[in-house]
Amino acid sequence: MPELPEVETIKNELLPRLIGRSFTGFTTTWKKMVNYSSVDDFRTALLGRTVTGGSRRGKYFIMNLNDGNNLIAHFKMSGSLLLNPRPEDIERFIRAIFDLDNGDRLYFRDPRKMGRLWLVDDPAQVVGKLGPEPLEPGFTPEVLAGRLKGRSAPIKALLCDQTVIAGVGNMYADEALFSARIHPLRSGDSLSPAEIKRLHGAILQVLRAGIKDKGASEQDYVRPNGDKGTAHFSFLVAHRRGHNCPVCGTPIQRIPIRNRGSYFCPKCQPLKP
DNA sequence: CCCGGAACCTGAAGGC
DNA sequence: TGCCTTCAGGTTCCGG
Repeated sequence: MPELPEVETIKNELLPRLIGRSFTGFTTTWKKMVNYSSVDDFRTALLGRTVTGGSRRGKYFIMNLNDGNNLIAHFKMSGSLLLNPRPEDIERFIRAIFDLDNGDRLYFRDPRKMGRLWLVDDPAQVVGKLGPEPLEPGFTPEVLAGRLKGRSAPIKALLCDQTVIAGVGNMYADEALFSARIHPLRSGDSLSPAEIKRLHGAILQVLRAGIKDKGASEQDYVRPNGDKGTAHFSFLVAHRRGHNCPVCGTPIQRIPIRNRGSYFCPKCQPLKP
């Protein structure tokens, strides 16, 4: 489930291999993944263009092209980009293939068919509504407080809302809330300044740890070379069904919030202080 | 605008 | 063995 650390890893490991390359072919077996007038138009607009740079915004991977356009990918739950993959990694679920001018091939693998591609002149057409980047210097506890002010929704839902803060998803939201000792059902505007400061620090800590470990391969996510990330081995509550809290030993609880599994420790993260 | 729930997707895993 | 249910969840859409 690629969230900020996973997409950051994909960007870091792929861009050096893509910059200076131009596209010589594009095929897809799942037309709905191409957000464009048609697959043929998309291919025509892409072929011959050279990658000049790129970046990550939230969970989106942006590749700049030499004609001023931008190729943007979103991996949703199960997507990954594989460069010159091992044959056993592409036996199933390949939804698109990019051919590059040096003979390299980039495969978009996506079992659940939810990943998407865009080709736009202004990235804001795709990422324009995203909230602040949590790892940039401008993201302070005060900024977080401002984003939560007046919001009655559960803090867990707000952390996963990309217009509130960009890049945090279900796994890292659970980890950050555990680290900050905040119950996921607490309403956003009920958090004290001290709790918001703890939460701010926890978000930075869990995202940085995730990047250091090249992302979490709890499920389908793999790095562009096919290797798995290791961040999930450090998770304290996320997905840890049947485990006990590493701090107090209380069984980890799971409740659905917005139809997403939320894992937390009911003792360390009390609903009522 | 805000909130919550459904829909899109399909494979893995567990129960019976 | 095989059928059924649950779980995985990022984003968009829709009704209240």
